[in-house]
Amino acid sequence: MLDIHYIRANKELVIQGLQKKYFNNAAEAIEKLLVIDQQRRATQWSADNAAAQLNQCNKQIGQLMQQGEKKEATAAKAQTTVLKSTIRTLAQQLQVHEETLQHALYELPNLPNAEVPEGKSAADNTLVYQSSEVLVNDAAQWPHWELAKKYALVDFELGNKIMGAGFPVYKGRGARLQRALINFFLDEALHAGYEEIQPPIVVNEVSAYGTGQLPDKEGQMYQLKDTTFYLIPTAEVPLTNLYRDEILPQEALPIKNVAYTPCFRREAGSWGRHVRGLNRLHQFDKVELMQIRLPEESYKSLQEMCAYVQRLLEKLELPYRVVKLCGGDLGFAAAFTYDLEVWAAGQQCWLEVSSVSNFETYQSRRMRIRYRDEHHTTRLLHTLNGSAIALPRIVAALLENNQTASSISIPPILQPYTGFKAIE
RNA sequence: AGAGGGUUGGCGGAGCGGUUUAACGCGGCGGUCUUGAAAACCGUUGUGCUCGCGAGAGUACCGGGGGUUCGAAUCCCUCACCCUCUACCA
Repeated sequence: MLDIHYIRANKELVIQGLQKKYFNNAAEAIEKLLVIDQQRRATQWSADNAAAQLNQCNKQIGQLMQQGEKKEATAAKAQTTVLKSTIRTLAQQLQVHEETLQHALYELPNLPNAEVPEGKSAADNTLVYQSSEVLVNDAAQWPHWELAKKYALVDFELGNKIMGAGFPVYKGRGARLQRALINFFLDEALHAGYEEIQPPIVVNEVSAYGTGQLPDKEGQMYQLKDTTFYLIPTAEVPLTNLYRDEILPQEALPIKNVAYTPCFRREAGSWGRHVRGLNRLHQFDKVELMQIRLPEESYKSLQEMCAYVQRLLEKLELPYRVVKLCGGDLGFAAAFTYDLEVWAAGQQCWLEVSSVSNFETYQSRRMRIRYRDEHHTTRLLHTLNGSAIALPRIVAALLENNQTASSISIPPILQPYTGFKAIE
């Protein structure tokens, strides 16, 4: 959420930022917001004044009662009737204005950081790094869904039977490969200083608002019937909300948490070419990193997290590239994002396997995640997160890149985790 | 799931209709004393919003929401959560 005080003082900058993100009718939205804000403040001023008068009256009545001046007290009571009804009316108006303003603010995305490149879509993202040798593997002729079938690693039909499309069943060595990756990613994160967390994978509405999934992504989460609870689309939601309404001691910073969770996404309306096999699922596993850090240091964390995910991909010997998202491709709540993509030789395409973002104060303002500075003033912290890493596409890339005519080799670093060196 | 008891500031813990301007203690910060420190003593100490250049002023907040009352931390209703006992379960 953006700061209304900031918007008031930096109207043009805010509009420019929103336009960089290709937010529709930015200028109009901000003008409207400022009108609501003006109304809200005027109403609050009136309401506060009326309340101050009433408080004075009540104090007098109290004194009169104690002095036994019942007649005067009764007379004074009459005065309060008008004030009370005025206050009631104003308070109702104020509440409406506050809610309107709040909703308007919820609809505004975060502003992009100054370093974010201009651009409208993924095509305009900036390439930051690309592995030197993108595999030219003549044997890599099959996409992973064919390989998964051939070696009986993933059964998509069984998933259809018990749930529906997008809920694959991993079997045998496929299941073990998945579990191996989870353990590998968690162990690596532990060594990098992250605390392991097992959060709930269902969250309440407040939590979904906190990280920005609501109201923006309403309809993309699975909601439990007759409740306002949601299956998490990412561990980011419970992890970051662990610190909601906390004033964190500076010694505790930076907070570094890691969690493995299943993730659920309805992905409504996304049909077609790129959704085959493991490319896009309704349920998938992910290991997620989350950091909370001082504002002036948060971009160090972003670099650190991005470099960390790069090391993981290198350890898995996967060819990858890093792109800096342009304004138009940035997520709703993000101020800056690096995407990491691995090369899938069987499909001859790049698959996004990680997204590392700095939300600056966008989430922490919604959640009131703060610290005390040297002057004992409470200030908002910055929140960040990054996938490390989303499992299915890593599995896809491993299968496709490491295939031979008769087997799939497992990268050496994973072998202690899988217990087998190849799938034959 | 049933019965009962709870939820107060950074923490502990009073308050049960009107100097609550939330006692008291601990912790934190500042100061006095001291070569320095400790102890002691003195002062200070929450969050949001509004107004103000500022000093500051106003207002709201005692788990959430609603009600009674001139006035609610205090009384009533309701929801959430916690604890104890009983039942059940992995």
